[in-house]
Formats: sequence, structure tokens, C-alpha cells
Amino acid sequence: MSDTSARPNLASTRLWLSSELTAQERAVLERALSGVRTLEAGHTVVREGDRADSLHLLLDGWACRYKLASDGARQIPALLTPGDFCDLDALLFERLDYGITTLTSCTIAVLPREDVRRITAEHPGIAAALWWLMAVENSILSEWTLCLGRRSALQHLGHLLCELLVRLSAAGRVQENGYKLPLTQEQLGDVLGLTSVHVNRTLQTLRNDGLISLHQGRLTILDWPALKALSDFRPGYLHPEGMRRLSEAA
Amino acid sequence: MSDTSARPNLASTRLWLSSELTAQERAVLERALSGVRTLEAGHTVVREGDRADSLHLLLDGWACRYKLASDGARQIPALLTPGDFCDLDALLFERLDYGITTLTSCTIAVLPREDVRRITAEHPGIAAALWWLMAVENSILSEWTLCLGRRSALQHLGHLLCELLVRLSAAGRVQENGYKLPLTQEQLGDVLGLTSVHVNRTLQTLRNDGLISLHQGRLTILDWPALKALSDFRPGYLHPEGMRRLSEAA
DNA sequence: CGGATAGTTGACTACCCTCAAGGTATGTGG
DNA sequence: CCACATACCTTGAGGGTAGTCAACTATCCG
Repeated sequence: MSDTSARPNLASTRLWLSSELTAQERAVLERALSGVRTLEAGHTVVREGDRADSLHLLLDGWACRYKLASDGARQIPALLTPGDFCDLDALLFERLDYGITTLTSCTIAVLPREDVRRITAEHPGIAAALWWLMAVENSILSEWTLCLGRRSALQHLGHLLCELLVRLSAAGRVQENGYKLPLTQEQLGDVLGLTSVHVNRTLQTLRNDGLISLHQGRLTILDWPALKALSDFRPGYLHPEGMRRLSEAA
Repeated sequence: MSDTSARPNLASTRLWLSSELTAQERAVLERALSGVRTLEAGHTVVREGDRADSLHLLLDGWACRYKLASDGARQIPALLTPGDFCDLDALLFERLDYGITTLTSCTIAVLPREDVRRITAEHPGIAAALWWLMAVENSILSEWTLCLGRRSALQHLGHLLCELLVRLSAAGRVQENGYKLPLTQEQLGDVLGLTSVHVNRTLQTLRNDGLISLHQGRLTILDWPALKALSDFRPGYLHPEGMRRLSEAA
């Protein structure tokens, strides 16, 4: 890992967030960055139970929140892609009940918690944007409970691949109906609540049915309508409509 | 269902929320109530996809958020107990991607969305309280993904019963290590991602092992340490510490 | 070439689902 | 008061999805 004091322009990375803020608000947020860290894959950013004294904003790479059961089993309640805040609730809670780890090499901006609190108090538009992001996380988590509780492994995996296409496309990371998917099958299993063995077999079913291809970390959706239908994927829960109206109201 | 224009004192019901607000802030919220509805069990308050023009605050009874898969399977991503907001994200989204239904007869306060927006803009303490509630929901959902993905039916059911004890105790609804649990086994299954048949068998295991008793809708935890251990229940994710410090900072 | 990590495959197991029937409690109407 | 309906709970038999364990392969990299 390396720490730098460089302060990249947030607008240069495509954040979910940035399109919802005025240039002025973006500038305020940029000034709050206390630094940017570059971390290699597999690095633990925050451990469960750590004191929460800063927010982390993922600028590039993949990361995840994870939770551990006492027998060591791992569940990933959130996949983090470029533009996502890793730990919004650090604004409110003293301690986090989940860990954060990188899945690829990542660049992560660090924002001291007290600075962000001051900024949200002074800039209602920014507060609204952060609140909106938290509500979207909530909505995604609800959909994931439906996938975990009531859908088959095949549907669940397909649903995840659909969701990632939509989310990464908002981050400008989709070309030709495909994207880089740098997760191991074990990590996919930790998202889906499956073992890596079963993820492997389920991926093969999707491949054999001509719905996707996955070679060398690049996933392509070959039959979007069929995959959507199979997975019962309805993207409304991602709230792609944005929040422009909301931040005006605030 | 019946609508009344009565405006009960929020302090008279024990809300998670109320202890975190000043008397003044509570009064502001009470003035925002546009009415209180009394609904019988099994009444749908909000349907998936409905326009969100007001917030609902559950004053008494049990309700839930639910989501439907296209094959009709139902998943309950949130159980709502007295003092819970039913649909906090209605503040932000135009439409809800879940439904709300009552599980028992309920009294529900209705707060017009625009009024709440104005109030949160003028009263940062109230905004902070609502934001905090949403973060707790988020935390509960994350824990539920761990239960759904990585724990056995027995652990999951035990975990839910533990969680309800803690939450209901905060709402003043626990006596002698027990509480009224008015859910059918099918509804429990919709929370746990199980069929009612398997919920039945799992309940019997907990009973036979002397961990709980459940007669006529009253659940008693007979061996709290053992149930906690079995279920890997660690209550930190409910953030019982409250938010007093936070609302002062805001 | 050796070692590590990830992906693949096979045989077997088990947890939970499905389908079906029977039991119990409550309420309603004749 | 009894017959009946309804909703919920309980139990049994059988099956399927996903887990476990283990071996093998592929790829990358030093």
C-alpha cells in the first residue's frame, strides 16, 4: 500500500455521485479529501469492529464489505465498484460491524469523518446526495435478500451479472455488453451464499445455455433479454433515475 | 380500516426514535402527522411500485416490507415493530420497490412527504435521527444477508428470535424474557427464506432442545445464552448504543 | 522446473423442498 | 348444539438443489 497526498479531481473519475452534484459541491468534497491510498488486491481496509474515523470513497478497482460468521464463513453484503462509498454509515456509528477488503488493486480516497459531518451541515445538497446513496444501498440489500431467500443459484448468479452490468455502465465501465469481472469463483460464492464449487457449475450452465461468456476475467452477456427473464431482473431497485430533482428540493 | 384525525402524543408510544429527540423536536414531528390510521391484519398499506407521497410510522402492531418474485414467491426484507418507520426511503424515491402490509391490526401515523422534507431541512436533529434509523436498517439488512447466505435454518430462526427480543425490549414490549410473536409460520418462512413446513420442523427442534417455548403466539426464550451461542447472535449490528452523541454533533 | 492460486470434475451426502394427508382451533350458520 | 368452513399447525415420504471431500488440470510467476 502507498499513501499519497495527491488530490485527484473527482470529476475525472466517473462517480455515481458526481453527476448529482454541482461543480461547487464537487469542489467542496474534493477539498475534504485528506489523501488517496493505492492498495493492492486482498488488502483489508477496515476490520470488523474498527473505530470509524473516516469515510472511504472507492475511485478505482473493486472492493467489498464482508461479514464473518463465528465458524469462519464469509458473506459479502455489498460489492463496491468505482464511485461507491465504502462505509457511509461511518458518519453515524462509532464502530463498523463489517470489514472492507479490496478485491483488485484499488485507489481509495479518504475523507475524515468530522470534515464530512461539517460539510453536510453546511451543504444540504451534499447531505442529500449521501443520504440518497445510502437509500440506494438499502434498496440493493433488500433485493439481495430476495435473491438469497427465494431464487435459485442460477437465477441469483444471473441477477448479479445483470446488476453489475447496469451499475458498471453508470460508471462508464461497460463495452459491448460486457465488463471486466475480476472476482474469483469463491468471492462470487461469498456474494451469492454458495460454495465455489457450485458457482463453477452454475457458471457453466449459463455458458452452455449461451447466455454469457466469461474468459480471462471479462464477462459478456450474450443474450440480455433471456438472462433478464431467467433472473427475474427488474432494474428499478437500482434507482437509475438519479436524484436531480431531490437535491433541488433540499 | 378507519381514518381518524386524532394526533396521539408520540412520547406515549415508545419509539426507538423518541428517546433520541428533544421534546421540542418531538413536538415538531407530532405536528406533521396528517392523521393516524387503524388497519386490521392483512391489509396492504403500500403496493410495490406505488407513488411515494407520505411516510408511515408504525405506532402499534406488527407489519412488514415485502418483495415478490415473478413466480409469486415472497420475501420479507424487514419486519416492522412499534416505533419503526415503514418506508423511510419514500423521502427520497418517487416510487417504492417493495410493498408494506400489516401482520396484525396496526395503528399507523401518516406524515406527508413534503412536510417531512421541510422539517428535516429546518431541524438538523430530526434529519440526523432519520438518517441514523436508515443506517440501522442498512446494518440489519447486512446481517440478514449473512443469515440467509451462510447460516443454517436453525441458526437463522434462532437469530431472528434473538433479534426480536432485543428490538422489542427497546420498544418496551418484553416481559420475562418473552414477547408476543403474532406471525404465522408461513410469514416466518418469508422472513427466513424457508417454507412453512421447514419452519415448523425447525421450531420443534428449538422447543425440543429446551431453548424456547411458543404457545398461543407468545414466545419465551428459555435459555438465552444457549440460543445466542447456537445462533451466533451478536447484537452490535442493532446499534443499541443510540445516537445521542450524534445528534449533538449535528 | 517447482509452487501457488484458481478453475474443473466426480462421487457422495444432507439440508431443505414438494406434495399430501391429517389434526387442531376458531368462527359461522342452520 | 352441531355441521361445516377456514386458517393454521403437524407429520410423513420422497426428491432435488446445493454442500462436502477429494483429485486433477490450467495458468501464472519466480
